[in-house]
Amino acid sequence: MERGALTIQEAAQTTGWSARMLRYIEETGLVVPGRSPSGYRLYGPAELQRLRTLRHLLEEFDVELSDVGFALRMQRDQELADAVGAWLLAPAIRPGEVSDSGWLAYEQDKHLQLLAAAGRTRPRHHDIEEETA
Amino acid sequence: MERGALTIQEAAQTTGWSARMLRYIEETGLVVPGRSPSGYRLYGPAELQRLRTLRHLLEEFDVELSDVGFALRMQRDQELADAVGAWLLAPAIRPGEVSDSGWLAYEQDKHLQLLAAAGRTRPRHHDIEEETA
DNA sequence: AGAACCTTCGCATAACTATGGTAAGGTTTG
DNA sequence: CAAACCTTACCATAGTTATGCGAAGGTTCT
Repeated sequence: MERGALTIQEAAQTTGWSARMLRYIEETGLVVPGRSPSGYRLYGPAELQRLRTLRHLLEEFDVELSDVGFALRMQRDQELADAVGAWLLAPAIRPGEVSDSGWLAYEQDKHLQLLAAAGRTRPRHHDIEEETA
Repeated sequence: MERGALTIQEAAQTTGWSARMLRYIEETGLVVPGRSPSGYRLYGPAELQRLRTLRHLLEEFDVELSDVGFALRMQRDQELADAVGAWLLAPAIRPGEVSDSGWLAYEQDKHLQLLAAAGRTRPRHHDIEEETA
């Protein structure tokens, strides 16, 4: 079998996920490895790095796979991203209105940057790490 | 009690949500109404509109409250947004895999603002309509 | 005062998420 | 060939999400 890519168990070891989870993660569409002609999943350097980063992401910011899955959906569905973005945008802009009981003062997040629709964000040439590859 | 803002039950009726859900939605931080001096929740035009839009959003794109909640988190936590954005960015590219400094690389993608706000439709003066207010 | 609201707290639950197993059956390779 | 992998499929479960309902106790309005 091709050397340069790890099988699921090997990948599991070096990434810290269980083989079971790697299959689950594939199901969610977050990291889909290639397959050998006989159907074995083959994790290359890119996938491995991605899996580690994913792990890091979930741990560092108490985020869940489903959350990242949603972000992925937004990245792929511009319309969805627009809709969500618009919804999020609204609250900030709300001049004088009701509820002025003082206390409910919104923190002025003047910096509601938005995140990402990297979809076509063309020019980012960002390389990946390698593995026992 | 102040007129111009609806109490939870009235708000529930005009938005289609149940009072229970309005409390839940408040818990998630998605729509937090003001309060009367005695503690009653007061939903103003903005909140009402927001609740309807939210409903529309969930229905139109099979999205869940927790998903929007996550988007909200990203909007408020730039660091989180950057991390997720960076992670999402990686997969698309397939240069030729050079490799080196690995993960510290994307750290530079600090400028990947993104996610679609309904942005460009600039003057999308989305006015809020009135209620029995 | 009393009806009709509102509040928080807690119980209950169906559906889903995140994981772990196990079984039946191919694939690789020593 | 047989051990050691891999695959899909299905069972199981702790935890979370999304909802509803009811209790105990303030608030409003008529």
